[in-house]
Amino acid sequence: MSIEAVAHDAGVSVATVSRVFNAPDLVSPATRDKVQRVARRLRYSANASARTLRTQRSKVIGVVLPTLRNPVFAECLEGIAATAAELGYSIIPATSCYRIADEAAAVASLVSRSVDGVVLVVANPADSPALRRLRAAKLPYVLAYNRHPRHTCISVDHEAAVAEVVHRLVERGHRRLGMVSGQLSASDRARQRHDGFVRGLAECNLSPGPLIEVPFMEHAVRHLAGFLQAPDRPTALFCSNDLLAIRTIRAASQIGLRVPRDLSVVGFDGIELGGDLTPSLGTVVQPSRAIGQECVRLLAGAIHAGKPLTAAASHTVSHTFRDGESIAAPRLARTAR
Amino acid sequence: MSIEAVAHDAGVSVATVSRVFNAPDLVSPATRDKVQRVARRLRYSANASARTLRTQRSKVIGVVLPTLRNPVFAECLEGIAATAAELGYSIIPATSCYRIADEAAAVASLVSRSVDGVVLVVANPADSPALRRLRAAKLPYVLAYNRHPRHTCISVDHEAAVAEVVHRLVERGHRRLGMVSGQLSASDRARQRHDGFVRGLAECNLSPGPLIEVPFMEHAVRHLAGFLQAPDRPTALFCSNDLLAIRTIRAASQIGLRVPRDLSVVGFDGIELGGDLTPSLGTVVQPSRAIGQECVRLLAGAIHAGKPLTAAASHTVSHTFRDGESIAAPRLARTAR
DNA sequence: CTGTTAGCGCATTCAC
DNA sequence: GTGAATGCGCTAACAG
Repeated sequence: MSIEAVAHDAGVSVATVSRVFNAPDLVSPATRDKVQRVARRLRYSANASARTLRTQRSKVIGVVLPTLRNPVFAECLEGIAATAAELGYSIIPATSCYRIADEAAAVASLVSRSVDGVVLVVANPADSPALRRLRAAKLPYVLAYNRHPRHTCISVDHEAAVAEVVHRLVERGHRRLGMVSGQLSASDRARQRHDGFVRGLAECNLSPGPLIEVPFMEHAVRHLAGFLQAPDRPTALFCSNDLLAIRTIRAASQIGLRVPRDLSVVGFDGIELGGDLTPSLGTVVQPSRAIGQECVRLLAGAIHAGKPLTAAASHTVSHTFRDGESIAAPRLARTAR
Repeated sequence: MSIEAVAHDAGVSVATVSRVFNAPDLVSPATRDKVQRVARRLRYSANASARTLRTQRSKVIGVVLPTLRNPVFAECLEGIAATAAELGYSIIPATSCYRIADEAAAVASLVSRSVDGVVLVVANPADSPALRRLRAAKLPYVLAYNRHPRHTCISVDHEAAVAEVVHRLVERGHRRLGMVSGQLSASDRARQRHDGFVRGLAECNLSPGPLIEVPFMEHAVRHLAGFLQAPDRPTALFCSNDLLAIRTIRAASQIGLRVPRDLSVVGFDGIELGGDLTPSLGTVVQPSRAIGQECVRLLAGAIHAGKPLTAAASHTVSHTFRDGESIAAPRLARTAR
């Protein structure tokens, strides 16, 4: 159903019909009513492609995420989708599986779809083909979770958050802490969180705890089990994300360690599910939906203003700590003061 | 970068450039090469809106899901996205939060975006404004998870799957089973699963077990706790989905019941996380990614053929049962044979 | 306040 | 094998 059919039936020109939808004030109430009535009767709905072609604005926001299997990104996408819808935008998401090449391919596809802007999570903002393409296409974009001085980023302060967690654990009496992470090299977030871990321990005058890198999430349980058998194993583990924490709890349980009695486990992300688990998962909560929301708001603002987004627009959103039953004081306080 | 710039630089007409990308065989190898070279140099990428407007084909598939907070839908969306990408389609997802009106609104937005087809999950396929709009727009669509004789649906046989679960539990020695569900009225799936529960019990010559409806997932724990205090409480609970099962385990634990020692819990969906929990979650696995994949394949076929999709294209995909540590034999077999 | 018209970028028909 | 011309549906000048 095109604008022309409506114009014909309403006995007006196409321009008038267009105005009724884009600048109703410029049309007399009488004609406006008439056109609206006809439009409704004909079930007219504007053709977005034609509008996009004409205005060079698609009202679509592209989204590039590593995966939806990690609920933290699903939650973020929900925030993005909801806010976008509120502001009259549709979204086109694509997943990269943490692969640089896929990030770039996704951006290319989005550019050709004339998206007005992009929200993305990249593996490495410092050197990203995806971001270069975006720059080349002069498209505004906002990074979620990533942090980098030369790009517009919305994220928590990963390092500070983890350092804080370390302090909490130490206050609870823990002296031997370990960290579980995916490959550090795979993500700037992982590195920043590890930095926080190291810093936190240093601030507490504790020697640097071991880092257990689990490159393939699927084998996390096996990897960890070996590590946790050691006689001087940590009494608490900080895990770089909640999914890893959940697998860590399982690994511990499989070798007979009970959480939190024998081992405390803390995650990072604050996925909703964490609070429903038994034991509930202690974790650093990133406000994922709010992050998604803020990314879209920022982007929509830039699109509206027609101005490029700079790194100055970046900001840190505050994390919170959600205590959980997976955290307790160590049973044998051999290092008691 | 438009086709015209490429044509100019390559010293050919726009028609030739267009052919190079859409019907390369019609162009001589020499010109084809030349055009491709120029196009690459200029970083030309076709304007999807213009193409859509001209061809009346967008190569976009719309997706309407209740929510992404439930990992089952996130997994399905991953399957949809991956398969769509493989076949050269982008997707535009929208969430309905189980609200009929939002389903319809989402469809309207998708229609105006000229999607070529839609994959959706609706609350009630028997009477759905969203589906009516799709029909009116003559757009092919496929329902995921839903089952209805008059629509194209890809799903497991919910009823049979649950009946099967009941048999398994009974074989393990359980005699008092209960079912936990969201509002039955809110979803055809919930009803079909309940039907399976009732049928399974009947087939085992057991009296119908109680149905615990938990209208608001957030209050599941509180609701359930009360119920589980009863002296003749069930020894096993079938939960209509995995999220509910996880909350049920928590509720049980909060009133001192241990799973599976004091209570067995079974879920439905087979979300990936279930296998990582402690205890791991016994559940009926729906192949969510495959469901998404199949929906897209079917849709792409219909789009390509230009033929509408009929209910005859529906099919049942097979579920599997994933045993888990949340299931055990009842401790006190008071109803032993 | 309303109508006429050009053109967004592309695919496609019809000439050549 | 290639080019010129048309129109997909819409918005934005511009004219009235």
